[in-house]
Amino acid sequence: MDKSYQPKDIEQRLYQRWEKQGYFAPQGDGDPYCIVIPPPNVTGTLHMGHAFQDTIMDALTRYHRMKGHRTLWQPGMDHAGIATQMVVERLLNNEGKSKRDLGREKFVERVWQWKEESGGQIAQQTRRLGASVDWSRDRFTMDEGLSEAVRKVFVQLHDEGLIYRGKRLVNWDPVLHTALSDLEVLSADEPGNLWHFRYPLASGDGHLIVATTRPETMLGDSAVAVHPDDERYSDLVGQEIILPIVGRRIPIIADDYVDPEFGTGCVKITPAHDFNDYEIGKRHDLGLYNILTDDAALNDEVPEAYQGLDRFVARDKIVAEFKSLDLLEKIEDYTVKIPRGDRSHAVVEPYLTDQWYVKIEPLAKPAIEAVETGRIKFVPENWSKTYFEWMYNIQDWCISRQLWWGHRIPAWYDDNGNVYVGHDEDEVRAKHELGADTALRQDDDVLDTWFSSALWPFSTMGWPDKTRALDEFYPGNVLVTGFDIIFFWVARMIMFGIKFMDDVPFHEVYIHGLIRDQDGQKMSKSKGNVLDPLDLIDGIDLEALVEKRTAGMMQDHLAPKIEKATRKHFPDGIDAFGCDALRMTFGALATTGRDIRFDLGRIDGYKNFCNKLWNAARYVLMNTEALDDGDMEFSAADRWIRARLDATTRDLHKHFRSYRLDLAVQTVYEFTWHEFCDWYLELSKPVLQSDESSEALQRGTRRTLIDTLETLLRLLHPLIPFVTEEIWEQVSSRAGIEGDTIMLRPYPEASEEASDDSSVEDIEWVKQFILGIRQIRGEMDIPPGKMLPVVLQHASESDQQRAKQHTLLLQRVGRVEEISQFDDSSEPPPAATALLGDMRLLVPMKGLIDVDAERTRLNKQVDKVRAELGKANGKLGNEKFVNNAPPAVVAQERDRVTEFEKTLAQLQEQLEKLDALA
RNA sequence: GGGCGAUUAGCUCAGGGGUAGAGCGCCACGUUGACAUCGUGGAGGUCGCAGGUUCGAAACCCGCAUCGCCCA
Repeated sequence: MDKSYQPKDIEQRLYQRWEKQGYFAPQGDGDPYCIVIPPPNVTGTLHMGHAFQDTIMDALTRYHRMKGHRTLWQPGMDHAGIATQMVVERLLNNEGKSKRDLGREKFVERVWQWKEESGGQIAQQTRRLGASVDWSRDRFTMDEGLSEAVRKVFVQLHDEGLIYRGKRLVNWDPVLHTALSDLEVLSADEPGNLWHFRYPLASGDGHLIVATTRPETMLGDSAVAVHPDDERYSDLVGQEIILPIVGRRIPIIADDYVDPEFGTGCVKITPAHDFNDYEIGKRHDLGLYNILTDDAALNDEVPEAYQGLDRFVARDKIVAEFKSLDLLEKIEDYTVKIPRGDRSHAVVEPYLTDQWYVKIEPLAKPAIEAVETGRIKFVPENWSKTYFEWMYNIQDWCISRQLWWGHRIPAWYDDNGNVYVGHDEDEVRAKHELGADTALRQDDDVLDTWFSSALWPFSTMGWPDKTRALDEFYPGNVLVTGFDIIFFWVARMIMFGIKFMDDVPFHEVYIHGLIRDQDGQKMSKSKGNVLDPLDLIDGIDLEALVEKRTAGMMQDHLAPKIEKATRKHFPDGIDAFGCDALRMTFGALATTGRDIRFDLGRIDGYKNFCNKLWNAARYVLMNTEALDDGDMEFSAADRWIRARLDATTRDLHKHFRSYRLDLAVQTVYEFTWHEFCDWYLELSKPVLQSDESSEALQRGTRRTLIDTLETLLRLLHPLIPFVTEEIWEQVSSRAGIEGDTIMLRPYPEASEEASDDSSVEDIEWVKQFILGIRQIRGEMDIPPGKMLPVVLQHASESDQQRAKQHTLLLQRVGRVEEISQFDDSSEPPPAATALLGDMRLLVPMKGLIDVDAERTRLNKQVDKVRAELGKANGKLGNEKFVNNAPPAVVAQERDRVTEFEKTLAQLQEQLEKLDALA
């Protein structure tokens, strides 16, 4: 083995072998275990969130595969209707063409072509993470099979009356020319104004003042509303207004919706351009005046001077005209919630169009119950509240999109505007007895991408056919996802899963946090703070990183700022940490929190961990070359490390079961570094390097070294697959294990047997002994290499026995030259002291130790013990504590007091001796 | 306005009714036959504030402050 760990030499080679050998496919006849990947967007590239999520899923997948489950991690991508169409349109624009120049059919061909060439970059990147997905089952939401599932679902829901078509207000994106669902619209505060307009009463007796943030919509007003209890206006209800500029007479109505405190308490009502007004319009049977075009310019319904103007140009003109008519009361600054499309960032307009909707309530009900009854559990549990909150207030889902890329809606129209829904035109004709003389034309719209994603857990497995995959792998075990798509995706999968499979799509939903930058900021291209997981794996120099972060930006003016921040945060670029270090870091970050700050210090530490493991393996391999089948004897240290390994194994299972990868990482890190490397490897050296140890004992140690390492590698493999595989290939044969890969070996199980308490206690005693000596050495500034004599005072029978039995360990690991017993009857030499239970470890000073330094050191310990003793005595002096606390707690406190007192007495006695010396 | 979360060492975070934890960083010493990507020792915290429950609260409850997210 190389002297140090070099991830880049091993990772890609191993992954290629795994994939080629088909190790990722489900195998064996264990219980099925299945995770479907949340399909990334076909236009996407791998970002930190994917890498984090994939690490979690891969760790779970590898863990269960090793446990012998028939394990499937189902991969794939979604077609990302809007995003993909935008990408391809941009390419066309660069060629000086528009999608209309091509026409629908050619355009869609072009998208497919793009998808074959550039889509799916993310799949290659996913491989770099070591993701053990079954690539042979890779799926795409636009595949024929998945499209068939979409059509079937649409037709069935329509036949059951759960999909309907209606002319309603939708969120209209005037740049992309499509409807959006509520979830695709992001509202944020932006500075704006509140304009106060005077609306003259038709009676000629003055006017009302209405306040609005959107003056241009007044052209579509059909009423002015006041609150029914608002006495200021009760006389006016039922009268009419003459709408300025337009000249339309519109009624003054009373409605509870109006907030009398807001503005003047009079609200203009524009049913065709505001969601609330729309509802009021329905209640009062008001006219709907649509004043916009698809581009959000004003249409022919408005006075000629305004026709064709963009809405914001019209706004200024309206305000100017009100002013010139002396109808402008005032203008206030006002913060307005502006809705924008999540893709185009254009201001979205409520707009009256024909769209398809899913009637959601009947589907939501069983989906709510599934979580209420525990058939689906959220982890952490608290997220179920977010789920319920949304599900109780859920609105019908607008599923039609005015795009060309996506699943075209299986609905056909005849010349009379009748609509027929069916799988295809032939079926529609047959079903409705439409002859060839009836012209039919298919709906131009496509379905929301999430409509097909909602079917993912079963459409990927061949539904609507009855397949073996469905039998085995539906429902899946767990869905791993971020909280940001609970609504988008999780809820919809649950609804459709229950509806079409008659069962939930998964039993647990593990919600992880979102990866943020070192300052807790969300990572985004425009902030220039994104990290590419592959750059963490392979490394990148500063100039390349700056170039990467500032290239191809929408807003060029941000580039200098981004460059500066990048140079500050990464003055030396980014080191190559390797995939395993990255994965270990993600594991450690997978806590129950919702925000996860990624900072480079962490990953560096885990790279060191991989190196530590690597070098521990080197040591083990160097020392197990001569393994033979002779008699074996296991030392206390051997039995101790086996007991510790067992406990670690038990903890790991617990942490995997509860999705606490952070605790799993912590547990296995602690064992590897601080028990196996720090102690066991060190304790093994005296045995292997001394002529005094028997052959049998040496064999026992070699066997324990190799067994423990081999088991440890398996424990670690789900988290850090590459380095464990690489090491295992050398370790396994020496451990006498057959098998081509660690990934198909069983995950270690904790033993049923009780642990070997006496050897554990022995080794704990040895550790305390050595730690005591080291403390003296460290605090007295004695060089680590200097051998020290140790005298034992007040050694009990068992102390003496242990000291004798483990002399070799104490001497070699503790760097102690001679251990002698001290006869209590005579005076001990001047010495520095460490305590081990009732026994004192004395390191004679003889020019080594400074009396003052030792006094300072002991006094420090005295202070600590006194403080603890004071606290403990305080408790015991409290009658209420003694009477009310559980007896065990009281007894424990008494024991502590005894211990502290003894320790204190010993320390003080030692101090007195030092005083006598001075 | 409604809902959810966070506040613990310099930094990033675990923990959880009875002894305050880790990694990184910091200080000191060190070329130990796996590892300087390392070893050894050390310093560092009245667990956001104020009440309550309790024999006992950093933890449970109520309120407040600050920060953040989601929904309207």
